[in-house]
Amino acid sequence: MSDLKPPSFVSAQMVADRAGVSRSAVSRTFTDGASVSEATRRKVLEAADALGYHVNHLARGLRERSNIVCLVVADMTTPIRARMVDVLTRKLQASGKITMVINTETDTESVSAALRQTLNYRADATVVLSGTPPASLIETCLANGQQVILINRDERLQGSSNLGVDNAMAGREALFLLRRAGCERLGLITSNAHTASLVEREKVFVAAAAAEGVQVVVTEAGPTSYESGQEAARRVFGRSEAPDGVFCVTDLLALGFMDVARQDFGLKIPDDLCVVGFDDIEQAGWASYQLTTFRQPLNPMADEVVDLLLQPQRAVSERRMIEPIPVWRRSVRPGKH
Amino acid sequence: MSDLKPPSFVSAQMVADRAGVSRSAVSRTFTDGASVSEATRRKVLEAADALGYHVNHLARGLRERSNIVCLVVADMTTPIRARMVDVLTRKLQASGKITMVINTETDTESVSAALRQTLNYRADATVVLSGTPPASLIETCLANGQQVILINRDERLQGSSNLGVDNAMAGREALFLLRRAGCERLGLITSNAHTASLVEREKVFVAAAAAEGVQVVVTEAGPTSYESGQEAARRVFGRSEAPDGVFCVTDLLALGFMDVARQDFGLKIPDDLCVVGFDDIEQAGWASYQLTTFRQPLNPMADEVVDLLLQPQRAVSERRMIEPIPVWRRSVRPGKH
DNA sequence: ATAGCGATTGCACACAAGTGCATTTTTTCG
DNA sequence: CGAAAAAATGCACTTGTGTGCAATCGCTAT
Repeated sequence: MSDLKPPSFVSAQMVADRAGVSRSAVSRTFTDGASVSEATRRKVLEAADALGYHVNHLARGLRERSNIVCLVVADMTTPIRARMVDVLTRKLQASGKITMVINTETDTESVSAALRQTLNYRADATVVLSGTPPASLIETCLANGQQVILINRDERLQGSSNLGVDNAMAGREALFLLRRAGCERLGLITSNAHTASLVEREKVFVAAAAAEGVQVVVTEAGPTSYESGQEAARRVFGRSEAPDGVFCVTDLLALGFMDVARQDFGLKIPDDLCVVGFDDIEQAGWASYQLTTFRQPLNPMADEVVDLLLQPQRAVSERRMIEPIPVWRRSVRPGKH
Repeated sequence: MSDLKPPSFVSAQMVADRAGVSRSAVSRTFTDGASVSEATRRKVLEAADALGYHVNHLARGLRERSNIVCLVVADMTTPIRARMVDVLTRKLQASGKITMVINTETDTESVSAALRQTLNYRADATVVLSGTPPASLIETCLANGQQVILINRDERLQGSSNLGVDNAMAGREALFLLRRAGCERLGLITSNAHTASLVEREKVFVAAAAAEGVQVVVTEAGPTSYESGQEAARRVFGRSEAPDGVFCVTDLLALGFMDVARQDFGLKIPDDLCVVGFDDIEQAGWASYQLTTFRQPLNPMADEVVDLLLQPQRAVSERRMIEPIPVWRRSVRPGKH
């Protein structure tokens, strides 16, 4: 009773001993397509079950691929990021991968550290959702046979697989929707994050407006969040000439903007003010908001990621672009026909 | 130029060869407190840098602890879960652990599969946020030296460390708030998930009301979500005797409930109807809702988890209870003094 | 100069798996 | 029944680490 050895994982050797076979037999039992007789197989499985044996995937990963995929992500509480992580972990799991999440800041140093962790754990691939890693580190990953997949990141990094939504299309379409609704004084709300995606949406929107001879008042608030949207609205409607149509580069910004516009400035949406967002987070569809926005097609994006993982040779660096899906709700007046 | 060998990870041996030292020297260079002269150390670091060497944590995990912690979670898109995952990954990382996320359904079979994966990857510990694993499997984990930490789960499982918020307190306090606001006809909205936490909040609320001689109409909607809250509101206000004070066992339910109550039934909150939620998700604080609710103290909970990991002997099964923090907002009338 | 001593270093093993190859065992077929 | 083919098995090596142990190196003190 007194010999309490510290509990530890049971190895294939122990199973072999108990079943009265060689360790190879145990290994073969748990390897698809290996040659084991039904008799020994049964003995092994029985012993394994009795001892609570589980194949050590770390040891397996020593020889071949580890089946580990790292997800580098910041701002995980953001609804859109949470959904991305959810969808990706789901799909990766379904294709036999396991996900390691590295929760990082967006600054380069944090992302670099994250990427190095990724190498430490011999991940088959790293999927970067936030921040932009330095090119040299990406090269190191590639040199080590690790795939790097960047989602909605700056596309100038060579060697990595790039994947993102068509921000330009959203910018153009946002303008079209607001103009069709009869908006004359346009505004654009963005954050101080200056992500490539955000910047592109902004640029294209402003350019498209300029092409129609319409000016856009650009307001830059704090980080990408509900509160920043509120702050932006207070600034925008505190000025003399208030807009009657606004494109917020993110749903979260849009929702904060809407709340302040309605509650603090008494505006009716869409009668006095039309709002367009981007992402189609769950809350955009809530009854209080009914925000017209662009859905990031997360499932197709995740499918694409899995596809890239399974066929690494496809990963030759040109950027795969996915069309966002316009979602018409009530925050924009319908066009008159 | 033509010998393009497939890229693969660089090992300590390669570094040793390049630096002209033994592999042990390389290993010691990257091990704290090991004995290496400054000269070889420099040579090794230089070679490692040139080759892009990174210690293989999987191989390291073969001998000692893996530093891997598995997070078993369902419904990751739910704001409260997203925050939990965020906080946990952050804190675990800060204490030198890496997080594997297993995204599962809540049914026992899925959770079991997840737990087995956990064993396959030799995780030091498994943290279960959703679903309830069978006791036998928990025993297997423990027998293999793996800690099991259940958060907000049913507390009857022995051997595991249990950790959760004080649901009873929330139930009592919710009743107190609604009664103080002068509510006479009480309602409780719950989902069909029947989690131990949800059930306890419900039971205590109903019991506390009974103790005051007040009846509670309990409405059970679909899964725990905004839509279920909407559905519940339609049912509740379609009936003859509508409540003037409602406790929703979850913020998401509460927000859906509020939207329908206001927009479809023209009720004013808190004048015609008081609402109390639970979780304090970000949206509960948004201007459109201003929901009075109970905050789950996620940071202290995560600290507790990390604490349990670092001092495994403390993990002796009694349930650690954390007080939720009441957050007073405008969805409940203040009491009259 | 040489013994003594502490700091380095390398060998060899352990960790837990998968697998090529040679060796048995079983099955099949003449 | 016996030979050939097929299937099953075990040995030994591989993967990349960390580390105990013994050997070596460099330095100091006698």
